Amino acid sequence: MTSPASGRPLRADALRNRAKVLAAAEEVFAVQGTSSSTEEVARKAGVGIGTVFRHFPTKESLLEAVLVALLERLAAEAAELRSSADPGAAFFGFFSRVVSQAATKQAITEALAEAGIDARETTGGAGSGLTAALGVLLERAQEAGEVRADVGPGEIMALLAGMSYAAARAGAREDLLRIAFDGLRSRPGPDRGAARG
Amino acid sequence: MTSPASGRPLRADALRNRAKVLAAAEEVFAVQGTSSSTEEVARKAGVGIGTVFRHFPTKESLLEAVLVALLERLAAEAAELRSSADPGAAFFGFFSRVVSQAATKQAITEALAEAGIDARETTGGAGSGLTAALGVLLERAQEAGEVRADVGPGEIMALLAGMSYAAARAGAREDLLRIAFDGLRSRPGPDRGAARG
Amino acid sequence: MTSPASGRPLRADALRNRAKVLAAAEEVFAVQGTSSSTEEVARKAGVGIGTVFRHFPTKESLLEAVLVALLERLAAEAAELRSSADPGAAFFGFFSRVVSQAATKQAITEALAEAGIDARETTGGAGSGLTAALGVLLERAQEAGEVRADVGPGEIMALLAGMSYAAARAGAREDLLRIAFDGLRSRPGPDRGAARG
Amino acid sequence: MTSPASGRPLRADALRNRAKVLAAAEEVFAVQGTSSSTEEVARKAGVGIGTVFRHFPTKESLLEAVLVALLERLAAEAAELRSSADPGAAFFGFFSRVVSQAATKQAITEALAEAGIDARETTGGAGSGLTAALGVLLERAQEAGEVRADVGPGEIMALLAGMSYAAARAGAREDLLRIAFDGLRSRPGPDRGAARG
DNA sequence: CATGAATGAGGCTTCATTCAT
DNA sequence: CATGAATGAAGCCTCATTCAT
Repeated sequence: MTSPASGRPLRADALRNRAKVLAAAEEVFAVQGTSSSTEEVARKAGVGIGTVFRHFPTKESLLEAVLVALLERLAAEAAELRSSADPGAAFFGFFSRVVSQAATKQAITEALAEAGIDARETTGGAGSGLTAALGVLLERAQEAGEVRADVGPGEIMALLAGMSYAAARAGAREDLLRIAFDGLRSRPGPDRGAARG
Repeated sequence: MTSPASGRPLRADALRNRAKVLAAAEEVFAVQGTSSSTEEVARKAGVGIGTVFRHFPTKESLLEAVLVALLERLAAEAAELRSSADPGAAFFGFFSRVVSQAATKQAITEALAEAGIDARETTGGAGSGLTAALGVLLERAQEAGEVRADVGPGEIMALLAGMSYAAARAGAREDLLRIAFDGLRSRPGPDRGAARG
Repeated sequence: MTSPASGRPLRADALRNRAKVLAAAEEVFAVQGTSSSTEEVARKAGVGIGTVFRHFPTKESLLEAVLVALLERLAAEAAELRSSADPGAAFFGFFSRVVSQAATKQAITEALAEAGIDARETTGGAGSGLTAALGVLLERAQEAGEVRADVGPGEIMALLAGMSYAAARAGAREDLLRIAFDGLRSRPGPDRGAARG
Repeated sequence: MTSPASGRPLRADALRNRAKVLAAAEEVFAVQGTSSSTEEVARKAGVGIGTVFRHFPTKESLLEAVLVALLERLAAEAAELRSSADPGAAFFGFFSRVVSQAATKQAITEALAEAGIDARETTGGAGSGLTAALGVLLERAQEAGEVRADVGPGEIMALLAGMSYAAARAGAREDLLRIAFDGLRSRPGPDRGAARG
């Protein structure tokens, strides 16, 4: 998933450059926002601007690659917790960790939002990877009675994105998570018409 | 508060144009994001580019004016509910309405985030206006036992921003609000270590 | 000479406004250079921008009016010295005074340069007025043997512009005048090929 | 000194383009004044506007480069005459040549004025280079008795700027130089109070 | 007449993208 | 493949000038 779109395999040094660019882009976009220039990325990566465009023919494609990489990493983290002994801790712990990462890397929020919205062609694979892995954690937590039964992975993704956004803007706040987690645990009584517009 | 920075009052036509520009900016920024061009705004408003800059000498000032206007409107909405007979409905209803507006106007999310982060000089007045009005709704709902006692206006603002973001990206989702609202209502038992990183 | 181009006489208040604008322009252009905006002039004059353009339909025309006014003033000064008892002191004193004024008002330099170059339609009248008045001082100084006989008013105007420029840029410098004045007094011997290129 | 600010040497073609831009700027600024647009320069140079800004990131930096180049060229000319057999001819000849160049290139006048005013950081190096080289010519001419002893390089620079200005506006005039040169040669008698204001 | 709001051409600068070296 | 120079569209902003109030 970290290989280029074209079929041909890359030479070792090319692959190294690709990785350098991706890492630089991740950092630059995280720190200075996604409107940073590609030149900035190239500089940070220590390569020429041409190299950036050789590997990622478009700024958008570079941004997407960053998001995909982030999502893949998160998906991997989630997958590791799949068989944790404490499903509740696994689920909530993962959720917390993502949000606290998002506090410093705003790209994460975007990645989550993208992934949450659509299982489109673009981030599709990666996004659904995370959704699936998160789904497993969710399901196990639900079976253990730690999370209410009437929520699905899609809602969790959206909630994750929302909390990450709040954390990115207002700072990582445990208080927000407390509310969200209580909401996720609560066994709702009869519908009290919460969301009337 | 929607009048220009300079002391003198504007001529009727100038005021009309200012309003047109502001409305256009609100729409453009809502639909296409805050990085839309000022030319776009001028076109939408049906005025020359010079007129935009006469009223808002900087793109940033225009953006700020939009955010301030949004926040003021929300604050006014909240203020109207101040003495509602049903404090719980007032609070949750307001929350819902904001989020559903944010679903189409992403500028709202930004406004909330700005307002939530800082009560700085810039959006300061308006932001704190909303925070204050919302604080009243919150307090009354808490007194009525509809909202847990251990949250303050700051958390609500952050939560509002987060939910709005999610709604703006993933669509207005009642399911998310349900979770959040249950979290807000729940009387937390012993700390179950929810937010461990 | 300070009346508008059009034939009709102005109302008293209009005339007053014209004078205010002219004075403001003189000061603004002197201090901040001729690329200052007309708005700046209007502000300084305490009138609306429309008033500036009513009296001077073009920025260029305003600038020209400023230059003309300066030249007229200088011409008047020169004229007053016409019958001075000491022709040498009159001539050199006038020269010095102009240059020292130019040190703070760069518009003077421009005015002199314009006047020196051409007796065109534009500054023509005023420029030739100064040239003529200065010519009288020069002639009398030459008759008194204080200035060499082989220079004419045109040269003096050009020299004045050059010295004014130097003074405006490098500060009023008596040393430069000393050189120039010695050059003007000297009775040249046989041509020593001074200006070989 | 005509190389770019950054340390690295430029590729051959880049250097060629830089030179083209500089030459174009010199001509454009000479003919139409330093307020000509950078687009004009780009057009004249036959390159894209982006290329101009790649080499000179600011209009001001471009202007400065032009002035520095001019001053360097003049300094080099002066340096060549350092050991001329006829110090008087060397000094006055150089002076004449500069002024006659200024007649067509008004940028020279500005360069001289800048250099004369300040030996600041900006044009500093180049400006002082010319001042120094000119100082040598002056000293030798003074030792040969061709120039009065009571003037220094600073005065010469200012005089040069003033004469250049006059030449640029009123045309190259040998008559002005004659006066200035006679002033520079004259052995002043008792102070006749030349520069009284 | 005076005012100042409206206009839009034009200036400077940035940056994604292309292409010669 | 890597490099970085070249490109030009597009963005922000200024300002001389016009015109409705």
